[in-house]
Amino acid sequence: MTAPTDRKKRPTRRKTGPKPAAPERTRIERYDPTAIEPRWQARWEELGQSRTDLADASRPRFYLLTMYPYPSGDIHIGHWYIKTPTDAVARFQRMQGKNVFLPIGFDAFGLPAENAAIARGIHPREWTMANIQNMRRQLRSMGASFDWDAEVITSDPDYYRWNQWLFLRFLEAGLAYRARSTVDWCPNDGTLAREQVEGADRHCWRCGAKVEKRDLEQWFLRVTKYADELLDFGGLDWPEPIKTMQTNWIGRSEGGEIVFTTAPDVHQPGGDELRVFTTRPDTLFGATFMVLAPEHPLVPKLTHPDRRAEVEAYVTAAGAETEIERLSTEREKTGVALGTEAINPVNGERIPIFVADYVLATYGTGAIMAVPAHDERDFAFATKFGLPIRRVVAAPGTESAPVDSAYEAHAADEVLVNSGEFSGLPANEGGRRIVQWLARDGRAKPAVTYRLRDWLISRQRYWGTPIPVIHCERCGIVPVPDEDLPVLLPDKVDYGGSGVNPLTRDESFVNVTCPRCGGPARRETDTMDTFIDSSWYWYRYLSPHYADGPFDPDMVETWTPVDQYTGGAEHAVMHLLYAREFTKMMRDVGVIAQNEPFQRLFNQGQILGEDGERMSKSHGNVQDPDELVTRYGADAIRLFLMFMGPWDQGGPWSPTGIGGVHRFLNRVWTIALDPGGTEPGDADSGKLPAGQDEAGARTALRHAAHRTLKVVTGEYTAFKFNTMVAHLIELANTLMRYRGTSVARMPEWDEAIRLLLLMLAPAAPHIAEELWSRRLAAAGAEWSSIHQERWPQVDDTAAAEETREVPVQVNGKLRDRVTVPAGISELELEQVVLARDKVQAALAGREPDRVIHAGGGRLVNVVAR
RNA sequence: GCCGAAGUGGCGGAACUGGCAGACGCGACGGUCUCAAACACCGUUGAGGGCAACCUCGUCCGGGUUCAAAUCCCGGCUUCGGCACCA
Repeated sequence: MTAPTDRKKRPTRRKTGPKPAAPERTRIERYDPTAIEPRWQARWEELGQSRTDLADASRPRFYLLTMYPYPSGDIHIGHWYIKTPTDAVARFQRMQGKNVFLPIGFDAFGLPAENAAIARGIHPREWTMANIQNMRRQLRSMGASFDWDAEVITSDPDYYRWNQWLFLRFLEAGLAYRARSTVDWCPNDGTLAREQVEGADRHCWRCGAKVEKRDLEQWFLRVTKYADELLDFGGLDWPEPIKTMQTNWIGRSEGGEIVFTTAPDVHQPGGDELRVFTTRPDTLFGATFMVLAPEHPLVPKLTHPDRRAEVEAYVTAAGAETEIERLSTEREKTGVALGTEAINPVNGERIPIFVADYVLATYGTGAIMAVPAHDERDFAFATKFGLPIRRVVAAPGTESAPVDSAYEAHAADEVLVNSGEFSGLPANEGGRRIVQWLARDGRAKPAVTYRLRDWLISRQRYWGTPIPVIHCERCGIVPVPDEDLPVLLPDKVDYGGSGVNPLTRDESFVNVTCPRCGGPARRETDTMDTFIDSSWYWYRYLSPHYADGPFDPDMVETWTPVDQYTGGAEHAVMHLLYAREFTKMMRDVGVIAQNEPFQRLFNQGQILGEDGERMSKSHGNVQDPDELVTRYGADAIRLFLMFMGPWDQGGPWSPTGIGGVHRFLNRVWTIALDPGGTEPGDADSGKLPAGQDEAGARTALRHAAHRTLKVVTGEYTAFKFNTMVAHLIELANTLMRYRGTSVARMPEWDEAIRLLLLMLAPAAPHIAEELWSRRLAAAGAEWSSIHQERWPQVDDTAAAEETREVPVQVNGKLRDRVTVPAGISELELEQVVLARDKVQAALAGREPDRVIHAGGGRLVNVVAR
């Protein structure tokens, strides 16, 4: 770690307090953030400046929420990147007169704590709480205005008991249920929700291990009930990409459900219904075989005795496969025939039935009609197994062309062919008519299918919320009565190694008496997915110690939905979707009255390591902010993170530019404390710019300050922090040019400094406070915090231009610039322009055809051909 | 393969609704201050040509629309993110 530069060599530094009016050319005290920042942080805390009075209704409320961190141990620069602009928004909105609530907490349950516990032989709680301690300190070093009184830690029984309480309400309402099904299983994490399995290679979102399939009885939340409602983002101010991702994830498909029946043969009477879902009922006449998923319940029944051995072997193999082996579309199709046939309801044709793993048990009905002429996958399968391929949709003139690949396109002029009485109809209409016709005797119905699945919330591990149910041999599943909540995690944990849920080994936890019959019973040992915790934490912030329910309903009523949420886009189809689902479930059990949790969402980009890779300890590319704080101070880091680029973009971390904003803060320090000083290194320092008199300089200064105020105000509102910082730098550079001149003693100078500090306050709160305090002291005024000030008003007259420079083009090429009074008429401007030598030279004797005044006089283009 | 976002100097990036391309910063180069170094400050910095005034070219590539295109349209390339046989 590098020490701050040469601090010891400057013996005349004062510690605190304003300087008396310094004579010119006296060396002023250096800007030393390490001396200033902790002092103000302590002072703000003492004054409770960021504590929100939630009952205060005198000002407009503003609930600003940022995704709470996982207590991994260290805050890294990525956390700063999320939280710095969020804090700036909070401070800005407070200055706008809003009652801002900016809470913080910790997403404290989860696997890393257990891994650490196993590795170090300590309790997960110990590890978690020690990390939280350190992270609190680090978060405080940012100078962020979090309301720590509202802190929520999800592993606290005071929090998770309400997970349990909400679960019981969902259970009562039929929104939580237990079912046996094939689930995704991670060797480290146990079961996973669908959203938590990532990539083509099917790996666990958290640990990266390859996910397997298991057939288990698990707890689910019935979120598919909300599929259609979740597609409606009406009234929400969310980024389009997130809405698109959620929409795709929900995956609504319209089509028809068609009933095929099995054909009788010598071994069985037939007549079993085989339902399929299709988005292409228009291709029904082209179905030349059927495929069932290996897990389809009718597979055993429909297997011909001669085929039994082969089919069973195939089904077993498919079940044992990890999903990795079912890699992508590249993989060659496999499958086996059942040896029985089905009857196509539209034409009575007998078609063979196969079982193949390219059909998913979990989507639609787990069975398909295969139309090789019009589906790529069916085509591949048919080609491999030598099955017939029959074209039933064609553009005019292509009816008899050979089918050498699946034709899936949907052009307007396509008609049905080879489709009996429906031949000749446009494809779309034909499909509708076929469904209508079959529907008359119940052999089809219009249907909608979703990709979204119910949320699997069971986890086989210790460090999570125990699911509050009891399994009784006599009574079945019995909910834990409300008055017995919380079901506490036992203090002692016996890890028998990783992959074992310690709760299953804890006899005193497992063995209970049934609350209903009093007989012996077993407690549920699964715990909840930690995404449950993060699905309602922002409600808890509003009344973190409330004991009569998950939250104080009055507070929720007045403060939510959240006005602004900030966090990463990596949660697009996880946390951000769960939170919406959970909100709708809470609404349906009557604990809240709203439909959506977050009114406005902003996704900041991700900070990568210097190598462009994701920052992680294992990559060794993590930037430690503590070191940077010591070196440059929190304000410089905050500004630099905002200045790097657009907030939604992120990018690789590189510290090379940080010196630039540090220099900027030094200049602010200099112009605020030593306006009369001059730069020995600059011969022109202390002189007015050439061609400018004092009156002109005063106007220019005032203009610069108010112009900046106008622009910066808009930039804070629009989250354009990078240009906001650029404009503050520009203003400071302008002021620097007037330092040491007579103008630096004028009221315009004073006003400009005042505005600069106020504009800087949300972004760099410490230096703004320090300089503000010194100015107050120098003026003999009583101290008050800059963060309690109101945002200044723009003087539009001062901000307006007196003259403006107009670029002049001839035939679209820039040839000249003219400076004209701001209010000049187009006619006058045209005369000025045409009189210019350069314009005449460019015209070379031609008469202008026309003169275009663009964008309200922003530019003039003289056209001559 | 499908969906989404984006390609601008040596680098991060700026540019309102089609109107001066490169704000602001970094880096580099030159200078001032200093015994010296560091710090700080000032200046130059898209490419090419010219002594200069200036000229030409230039926003991923190729076309197009327009008085005017980084911005709009058509076609293509590349990078990043999401999805993964969803019938």
